Amino acid sequence: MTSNKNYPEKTGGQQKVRTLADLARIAGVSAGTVSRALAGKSLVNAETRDRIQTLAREHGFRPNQMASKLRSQKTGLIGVVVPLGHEKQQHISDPFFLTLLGQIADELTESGYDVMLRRVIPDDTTDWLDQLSGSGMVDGVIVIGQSDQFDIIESVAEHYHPLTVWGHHTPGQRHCVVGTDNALGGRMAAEHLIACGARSLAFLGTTTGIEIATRYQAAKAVADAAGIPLVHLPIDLAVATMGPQIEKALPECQADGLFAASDLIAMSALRVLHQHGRTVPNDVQIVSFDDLPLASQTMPPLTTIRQEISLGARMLVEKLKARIAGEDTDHFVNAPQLIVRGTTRSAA
Amino acid sequence: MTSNKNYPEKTGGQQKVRTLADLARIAGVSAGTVSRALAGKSLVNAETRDRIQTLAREHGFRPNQMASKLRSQKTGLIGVVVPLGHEKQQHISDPFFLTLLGQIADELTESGYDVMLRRVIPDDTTDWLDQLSGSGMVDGVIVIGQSDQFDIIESVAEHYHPLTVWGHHTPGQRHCVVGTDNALGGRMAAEHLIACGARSLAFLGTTTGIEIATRYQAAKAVADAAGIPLVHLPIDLAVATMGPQIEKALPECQADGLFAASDLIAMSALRVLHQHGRTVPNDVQIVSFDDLPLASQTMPPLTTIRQEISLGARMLVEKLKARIAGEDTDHFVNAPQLIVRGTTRSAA
DNA sequence: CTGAAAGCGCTAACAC
DNA sequence: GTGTTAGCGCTTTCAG
Repeated sequence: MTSNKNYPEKTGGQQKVRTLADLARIAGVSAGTVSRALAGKSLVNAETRDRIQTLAREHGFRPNQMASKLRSQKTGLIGVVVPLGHEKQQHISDPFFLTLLGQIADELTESGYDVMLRRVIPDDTTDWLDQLSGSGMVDGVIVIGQSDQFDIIESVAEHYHPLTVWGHHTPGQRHCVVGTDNALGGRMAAEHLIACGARSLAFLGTTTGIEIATRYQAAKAVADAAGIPLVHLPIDLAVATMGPQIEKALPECQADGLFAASDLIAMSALRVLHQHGRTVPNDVQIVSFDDLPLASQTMPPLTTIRQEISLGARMLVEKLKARIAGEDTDHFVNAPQLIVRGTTRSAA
Repeated sequence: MTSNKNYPEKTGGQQKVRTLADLARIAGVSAGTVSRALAGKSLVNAETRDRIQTLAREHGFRPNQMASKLRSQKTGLIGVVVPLGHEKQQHISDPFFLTLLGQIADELTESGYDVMLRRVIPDDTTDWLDQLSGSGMVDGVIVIGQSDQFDIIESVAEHYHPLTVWGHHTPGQRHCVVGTDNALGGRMAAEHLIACGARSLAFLGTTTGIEIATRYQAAKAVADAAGIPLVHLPIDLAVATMGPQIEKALPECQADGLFAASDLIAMSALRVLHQHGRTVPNDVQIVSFDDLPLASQTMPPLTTIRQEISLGARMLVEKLKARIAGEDTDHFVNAPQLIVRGTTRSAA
């Protein structure tokens, strides 16, 4: 791109051109014209435009975006924030969120936005969301996961409009949420397990997050109605720590139907069961949640409740753009889908 | 945070406070003083400072970061860019990169930086890196993966200093790279397989990326030296597409020692082998690469070459900060570690 | 300790 | 078409 000797400098050896004004000077025009020329706006002579663009390229000049954005009052940036309220290990590690984040980034890029990513540990602060939305740095905000910050999000949404949130929908809430119908998913999981002959259930996963709590409660209701016991095993959601917990909890558990809060938990359970000589799906059946790409690659492949991650990302971005444009948007609660693979026997 | 009736507005019902000047007016001081007060600088009367801070809180006022950053010439932002040069499906999906990204975000947050995340498809453009580094939006840039953009990164590094890159180290290169010693890793994998009794090897993974190519070549050299055949099965790295490819390629392959380019490939191979009635590690042994958290949760758990992701993230950030401070930094090539688990038999 | 003034680098009326 | 003029909202000398 640049050879060693041939730096993008005026042959005469002037100092680097850093501003519009610099370029304007050596082009013999005004700063305004350079601005217009570089922006490719029509209101400029084609010839001068080309000349200026060439000059800019030669000198490796690029307009300062900070100044541009300040002046034009459009940042072209979307804040994406992951609140780590109830996470035991406070890091962005959940593969589901990470995948969602990747897709959101893709969607935003497609729409010409840049992503300002922020991790936040809300423990000590109550204004993490205001801080971002009110910073003047972003045109809008996407929150990945409500964590235990529902009320704060709610209160910010009251006066800050360009905001969408991945998470759980509570009737009557104000903030625009997109997510999965976790109650339906929980119901489907329990029903499928029971239909496949399970007679004693266990739910694997901590229920501190509202989404997972909802899955559990729905499953519990189904089990109760069917007169089937369901025990709750509060397994940590982080891959790093779930292993030992499952090794401890599972052997003592007599359930023949497992509902895992995530594919990863199911995967780990698969391993522990095998080590204890219990076969899946013959001795124990499992239904999990998410349907991450790896769900189909386990042994046996996971029967799981699929959340449409890419659809979620698309909706999050689509609705955010609408809100930035001043429109109002409705929630989007997607019905999950039961994907039957190898960890359950066929239903009668 | 805010009750319904008690909006952060002057009781009298003045319009919203948007600027320093606004706040200054109602505080009866000058904008400069407000700026100093809010910044917590010492050169301001404690009493007025408190008064102004209280006022700011009451009115929900926050200084515009765009303006602040422009004026102070420090953005507090680090650009993190993922070039998707040779990826088949051009999305940020690789769990290794995603995990690395998460850790980098954590590290940067810890250091008080915000992350500007950018995905880039370099196919059509040659100035993607200049565009970011020269935008005036970031204080520094981290590139996650060189993809096939080695030369471009190299040329930018020549004149842009605050830049660190995750990837492969080529002797004599200019850009500051941190990564794993892939040659060593490849060697360790092949040697371990052979030491455990494998007599015919296969490498699973496409070698378009330089990191994986290096792993392959190192393994190949070891195999050649030992007089053991090694075939190359160019399996796609994306979870979504690798499954079918492995199902197709593996049954035709007679190797009793598999070197998988990633844990995910190994996991998928595990499944396919099982479906064909071949047991691991008795019939076939596997060594993979990465040691993602899930590597210990498969059945059997993976013997794998561990890359220290969090160390990598830390170095990437640490060196970047040094470079922002004007220092020069050396490369950091970390020796990977062989983690022996259940997919290989014990070495004689 | 505080106010006034001068920009950071760019864009967008408004003239010519 | 292009130059001129005013700022975007903030920080930071420089006086006092």
